[in-house]
Amino acid sequence: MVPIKVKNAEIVVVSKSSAKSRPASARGHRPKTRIQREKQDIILEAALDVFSLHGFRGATIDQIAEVAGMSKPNLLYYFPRKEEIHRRLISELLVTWLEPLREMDAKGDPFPEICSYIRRKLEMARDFPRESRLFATEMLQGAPRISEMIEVDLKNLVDEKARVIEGWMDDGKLTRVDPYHLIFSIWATTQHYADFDVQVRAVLGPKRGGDGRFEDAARYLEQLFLFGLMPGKSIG
Amino acid sequence: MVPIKVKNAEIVVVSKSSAKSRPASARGHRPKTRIQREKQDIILEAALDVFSLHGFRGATIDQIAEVAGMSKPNLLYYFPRKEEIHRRLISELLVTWLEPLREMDAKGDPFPEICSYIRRKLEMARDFPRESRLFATEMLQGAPRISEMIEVDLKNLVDEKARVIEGWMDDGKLTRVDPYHLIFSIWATTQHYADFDVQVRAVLGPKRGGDGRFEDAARYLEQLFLFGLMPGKSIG
DNA sequence: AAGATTTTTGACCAGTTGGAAAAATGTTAG
DNA sequence: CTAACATTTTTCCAACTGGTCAAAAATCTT
Repeated sequence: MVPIKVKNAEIVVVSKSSAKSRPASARGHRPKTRIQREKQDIILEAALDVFSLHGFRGATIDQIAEVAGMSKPNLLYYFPRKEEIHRRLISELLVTWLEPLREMDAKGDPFPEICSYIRRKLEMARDFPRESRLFATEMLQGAPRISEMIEVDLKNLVDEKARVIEGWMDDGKLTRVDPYHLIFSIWATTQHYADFDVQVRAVLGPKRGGDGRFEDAARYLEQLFLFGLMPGKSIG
Repeated sequence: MVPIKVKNAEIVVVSKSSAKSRPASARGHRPKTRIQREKQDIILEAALDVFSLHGFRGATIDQIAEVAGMSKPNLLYYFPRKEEIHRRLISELLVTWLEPLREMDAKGDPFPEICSYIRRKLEMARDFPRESRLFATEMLQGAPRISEMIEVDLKNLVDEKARVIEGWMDDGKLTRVDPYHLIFSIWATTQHYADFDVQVRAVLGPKRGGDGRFEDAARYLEQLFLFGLMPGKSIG
């Protein structure tokens, strides 16, 4: 334990080593090694569990670390701060979450396109409920961490697809309705089965609340939107 | 500081005074005086702000107290614990929240009944968005504090109204669809405008995202459900 | 095997959290 | 006025929070 020299040496070493030893992600780059990517995936998985259940504020690093099976400092070695984990989760989510809408094709016919959009969204609600809930909690809290993304990326995509829908209506293939609210209603009805899952299961009861509920929902929603949007109806 | 006797005396006094000085609500009864009811209402108002924004875990007593304009211990004088505030909010909420559904009348015709149900739900989404979000956060978190209520009260009400809807369908007044999923879709589409308000406004943009969005939504939803559920259609 | 690097851990910290105790301050009935 | 009660504030605490740090352990390189 030499007095000054050691101190200086330590400081130099520390600053050097801490900059080098922290994984690339912590410095804003993509992870390089296989193990780093694996660990980060484990953390993101655990974080998805916790964030989707408690929201950003209600989730704690300790909880995430426990679910991920590692110590808190170890977790913080891969993600320097809580917000970083959340940001990664959200931004990756938005891409895949909007994929079904992105696939809606102007060249197709409206009803097959809309029906398969509904189906895909319902499948996502069934297979990735945590992602849906994460998105929902973020929205409920006013989307403070993704306001830019929804005001730009999301809006542009919806604007584009609204024009596609309007094109179908111009061709007389679809009842003329507000395309934005049409998209909203598809989002709402499909995501409902992920976000309000507890309620849905409780109301349907043990017999009907099983795995079949998604098929029932798909049948109902397709019928609703099919009849509801079919052109050339008059109120009888 | 007498050893044992004082201890006993203290315990007696404490238990007596704390039981008497704490307002009735804290002991599970209704508040008696006007001032108590007023203060509790102020607290509940503030708590609604905070809980609906951050969920149960993310909300802090300090925040609620600050919004309510009083000190934390003072707040805790009226509600002995955080959970108590939340419980009160939720249970009061559920009653008013289900009122529109309760009003759906078997003796009426289906389309006026369903349309006015949609309108009422939309009005609630517009006028009481915090309540809607509080309900949503609770659901998203698995409804741990109201599981009993939704499994009994809510389920019974929905079962009853599902039978009403089935009655309409038996009379040929309504396309035959799953009544439960019909109710879900009305819940989802209407509450969407409260819970995902940020998203809705961002996507609609400044021009269309103003106050008119609820009227647009009402028009669209009425049309969707009207055409979607009108009997005697065939796929053309 | 030695050295360099990456990963993991335990101790720690300052600020926040839900909540308890008690003292101080009203308020009101006799 | 004053005793009994209702309300509010001050003080305090133990547990938890996000996050740091140095050292230990594991891994990789040569």
